[in-house]
Amino acid sequence: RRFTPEDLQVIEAKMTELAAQDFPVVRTVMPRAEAVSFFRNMGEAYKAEIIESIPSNEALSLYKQGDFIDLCRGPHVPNTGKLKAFKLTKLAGAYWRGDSKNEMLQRIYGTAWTNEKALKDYLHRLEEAEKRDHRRIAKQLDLFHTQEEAPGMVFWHANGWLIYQEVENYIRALLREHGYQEIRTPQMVDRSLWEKSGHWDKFKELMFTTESEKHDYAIKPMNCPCHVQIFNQGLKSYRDLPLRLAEFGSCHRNEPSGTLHGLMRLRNFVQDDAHIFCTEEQIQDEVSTFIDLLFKVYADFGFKDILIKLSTRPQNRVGADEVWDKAEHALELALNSKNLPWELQPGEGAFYGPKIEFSLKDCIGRIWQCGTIQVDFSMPGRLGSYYIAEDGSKRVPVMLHRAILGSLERFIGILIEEHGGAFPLWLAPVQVVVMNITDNQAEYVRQCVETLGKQGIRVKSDLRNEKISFKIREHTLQRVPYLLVAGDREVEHNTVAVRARNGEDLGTMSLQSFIDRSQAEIASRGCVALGEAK
RNA sequence: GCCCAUAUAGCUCAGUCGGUAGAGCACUUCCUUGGUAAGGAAGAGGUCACCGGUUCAAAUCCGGUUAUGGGCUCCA
Repeated sequence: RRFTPEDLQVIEAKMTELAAQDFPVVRTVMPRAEAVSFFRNMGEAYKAEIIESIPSNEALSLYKQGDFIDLCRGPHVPNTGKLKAFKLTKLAGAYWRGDSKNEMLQRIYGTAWTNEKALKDYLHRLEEAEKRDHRRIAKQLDLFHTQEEAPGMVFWHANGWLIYQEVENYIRALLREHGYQEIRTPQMVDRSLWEKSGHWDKFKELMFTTESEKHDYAIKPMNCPCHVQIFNQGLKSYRDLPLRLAEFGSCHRNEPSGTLHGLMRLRNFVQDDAHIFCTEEQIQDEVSTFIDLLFKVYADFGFKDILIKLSTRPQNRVGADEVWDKAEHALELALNSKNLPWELQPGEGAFYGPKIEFSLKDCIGRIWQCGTIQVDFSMPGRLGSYYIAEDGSKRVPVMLHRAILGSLERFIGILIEEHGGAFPLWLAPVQVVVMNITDNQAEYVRQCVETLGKQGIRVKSDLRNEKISFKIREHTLQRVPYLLVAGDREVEHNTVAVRARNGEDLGTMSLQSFIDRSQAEIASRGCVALGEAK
């Protein structure tokens, strides 16, 4: 049957009643055949199906409470009275046995704690965590919006775009330092290229297409085939390898409507994508260097909790097994040599090769894949890439697909939640607001703003005829890292009074001292603004 | 795409039994020039997501669409 939210309340009331009665829950064992017919007679076809799928050497365990009997592996609370503090939280659909081809059942989610206070604390923590939701903060801080006319695509506002550009420029500079060449490729290419790469066959349903003068085009869902085209221009030598081509590549994927999720899952997103063309011998080094680079970046953004997963060959794949063996081994070796903890995901690799995924958590603990490095022994061959080896023979290069942030949008979404909108100084859209106490200091404030702006600091003035406490409240709520106040005293001594975002009074100082310490903080990419260190 | 829910002012939300729309904040104007998280007054602001149906009458009831939220599946 279908449950409604009203049913949840009824169920919860019944559970509360049972909990109060301290009803015993008893484990019983039943022979398989008997259990199957028992559940079938109850009309519980799914339960019967589960029993039939349990290996026959396993004991079949049931739990009984009054005249209610159910299949349960256990262990189980000995009596209903143990459930002192619980709450049913939500109702959601779930496919039978996790397969979308099957019927959808309803799943009731709940949470149980040892006492009321623990439950209340948990719900409170959840509420607090939800205040960090990037969609909520985006509204408060005027970062971006989405609207019905462009589902899964982002309208970046000035504040949000400043953060975006800081992130992009940071990565751009870093890649340059690490031997990458930045390139730019078309937004759409002829369908035939996607057919050659194998993507059309596997993903045509999820690609946006268009047509012009008898040509079918697909808007690029990824950058790799385009990068291969650049590699293919001109004859390459083994001396050119490893060749690292990077692009902030805007991709469109027609994701199913139900999968869209704020900045985390979009139809249009930008990857900090790069492809490394190299020899088999160079894989190990490249993967190893990449992992180091990724950890540096994540640390600079303030992330410590990074989940690593190694995904190996899926059922549907291209390439010989020996090649997969080699690639999987290379990735595993790179991780183990750094003593990083990782989890194996058998069968979860891409169709062209195994991969390592680096994931981060959002404000309520949901896990999102961000960085990745994938070995590809297939695409360069399919798209006709080769280089001249030392012995003069033609060889097909290995291609490594890699992204540090993954999608810039997703990464920024998690960044917003990680910092709760209180960005470190180098990322804050507005870094400093200078404000006057009375009209007397307006000109002085203008001069300060001009000086700060010339030093490359993102600064605004607040000359409104409002009380200083009102202005401070507003800009604090906007998470501006530093507020500078100028009253008659400051004008007289040619100083500013500096207040940090957390309310700490950093005292009065000359504007130049403030500029010096701010620039030092920006350069260090400190993740905790001055005055916020515990 | 599938399941459940939601959609009212720029934002956060009320809106009873179906009888033509309400608050706080923000905004505009005026007063206030006040030293570190909300000074006061007035004003303006809505095709109640969209399309259709029932009804004398729909924000409200019914159907559909779209988007969003929470899950499931998917994720090159």
